[in-house]
Amino acid sequence: MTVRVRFAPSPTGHLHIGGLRTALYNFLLAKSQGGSFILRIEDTDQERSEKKYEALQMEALRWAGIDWDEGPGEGPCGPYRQSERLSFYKKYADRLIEEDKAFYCFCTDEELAEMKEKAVKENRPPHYDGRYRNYPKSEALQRIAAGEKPAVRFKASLKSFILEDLVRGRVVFPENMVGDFVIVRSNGLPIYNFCCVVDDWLMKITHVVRGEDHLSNTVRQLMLYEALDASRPQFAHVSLLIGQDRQKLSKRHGVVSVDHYRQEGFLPEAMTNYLCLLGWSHPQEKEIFSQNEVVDLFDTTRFTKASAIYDLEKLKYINGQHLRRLSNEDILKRCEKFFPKNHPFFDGSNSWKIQCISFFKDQVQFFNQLPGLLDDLFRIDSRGDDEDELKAIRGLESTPVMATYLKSEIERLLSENKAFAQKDDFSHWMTHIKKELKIKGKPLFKGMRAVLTGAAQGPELVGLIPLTPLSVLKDRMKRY
RNA sequence: GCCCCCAUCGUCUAGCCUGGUCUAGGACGUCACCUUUUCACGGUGAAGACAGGGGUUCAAAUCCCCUUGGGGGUGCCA
Repeated sequence: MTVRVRFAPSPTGHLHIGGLRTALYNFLLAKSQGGSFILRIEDTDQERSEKKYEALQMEALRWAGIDWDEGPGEGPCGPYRQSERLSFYKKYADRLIEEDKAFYCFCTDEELAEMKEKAVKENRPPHYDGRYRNYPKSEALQRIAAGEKPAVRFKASLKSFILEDLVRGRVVFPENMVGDFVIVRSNGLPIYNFCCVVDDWLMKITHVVRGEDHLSNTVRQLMLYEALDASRPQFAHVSLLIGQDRQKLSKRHGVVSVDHYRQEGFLPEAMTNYLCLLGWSHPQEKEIFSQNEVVDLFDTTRFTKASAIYDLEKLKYINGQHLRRLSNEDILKRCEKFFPKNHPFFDGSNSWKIQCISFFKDQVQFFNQLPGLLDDLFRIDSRGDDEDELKAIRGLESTPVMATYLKSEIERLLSENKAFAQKDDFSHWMTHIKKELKIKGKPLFKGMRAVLTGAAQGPELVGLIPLTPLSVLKDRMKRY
C-alpha cells in the first residue's frame, strides 16, 4: 500500500516552527516510503482563518524545501481546502443522523455552561449530559423548519478504545472518556475532529503524524472512524516542542515564526536539520545532514516520546555547520544579487574571500545584511559590551600612530584609482606596522580592527578589509 | 477535579523493546589549555545525568508497581 500522509495547518497565523517540524516529519515519512505528501488547509474556523496566512504558510514550507504532491489546486482527492469540502461533511453528518449515530442538539451556550459547572461541582467529568440524545427526530425537524439552528452531536460510544500508536505504543482510552461531542456547529460548519476523519478517510491517508496535543482527542476520531465504517490510518503522536519554561511553545517564547528565521538569514537546510533532531534521532547519531541524506533512513521507530525544549544556540551551531558546507558556487549564487558587479568578491581568485563569509561573527545575519553592503555591511555596529573595550583600545598610544599610517596608505591607494585594498596590501600594512612602527600583539590586532572597522570585534580583517571599499575605510578613519 | 501522555548531563539525545559489554556514549552550551593575522573556526581536555521509593532478578538506566514532578486534553478552536 502506498504511503499517503498529510500536513493540515489552519491558516490562522504564520507557520511556526512546531508546525514546520510536523510537516517535515510527514514529508520525510512519505519520501522515505516513496509515498505522497498532501497539504490540506483546515479553514473551517471562519472567525480565525485568513487567506493571506494560507499563502504565507505555503511559501514558508516551500522555502524549507517541503513541497507537496497534492494540495490546493492540484491532486485527485480535492478540493484540499476544508472550506470547499462542506458538501462531503454534510453528506456524512446526514448519514450519521440517519443512522441514529448523531443527533440535533438545541442547547444554548448558557445551558451548556451551566451543565459543565454543575458537573464540575459534583466532581463528574464535565461532559454533555445527553439532553437531546433521544429527542424525537420529528420534533427536531419541526424546530429546524421553524428556523431554529441546532448543532449536530455525535453519540459517543460507551466502550473503551485502543490505539496502537507508532510513537506511544498501545494507548487505552477508557470508556466514558468523552461525552457526546459536536460535529457540526449550529451555523452549519463542521468541527475539526469530524472534518479530519472524513478527509483523512476520503483522501486515503495511511499515516497521521501530528503533535501529542491531539492524542486525547484521538478517541473521538476513533469513534467516528468506526461509526462511518471507515478504515483508520496509523497514528504517530510526536512529542511537543516546548519553551524554556517547559510550556507548549507559543508566541510568548519569542520567535516561533518560520518567517522570522528566514528573514534572519538562517539557512532552510539548517532549520529543518535542527527541527528534525528535536524529537527524532539519526540511527548513526549523525547531527549534521541534509534532507536528502536523511530521507532514506527516516522511520517512525526513532521518535522520542518526551517533549523537547527549543534551543536557539544549537540551531545557530547547526546553521554555521551548513553555512561552511556551502560550496563557493552556492555562496556566490546566494550573494550575487546583493554585490555590485565590480566588487572584488567576484574577481576570480576569491576562495579565501568566500571563506571569510563563514567568519562573520553573526554569520546568520550575513546574507540578510548584504543588501546594504557598501554602506552598511562593513560598518559593524559596536555592541554595548564592546564600548569599554573600544575605548581602551583607542586610548592606547600606538593606536593613533597606526591610524596615521593607515590613513596615508588608504590615500595612496585611492590616488592610484583603486577602489579596494588587496590582500597583499593588507599584509604589507601588517608587516610595516610590526617592523617599522614596532606595534605587535594585542595593540596591533585590536588596534587595527578598531581603526579600520570602528568595532572591537568582528570577522577576520584579512578577509574583511579587501571586501570593504576604500572610500568606506577612509570615511571611517576621519575620527583619527 | 477527571482522563491521557511523559521522565538519562543546563539543553538536544544514544542506550531501554531483546536486563550483564554502562565506573552511562555523543552533540550544543560552559570552563581550561593549544593553534591562530583578534574574535570566530579548529584541536585537546574538564565539569556535568539514569527524579525518588519499592519490587522481580545472580544482575536493572533497561522489566513491574507506587510516589513525585512536568506536559496535554477536557470547546459550537485546530
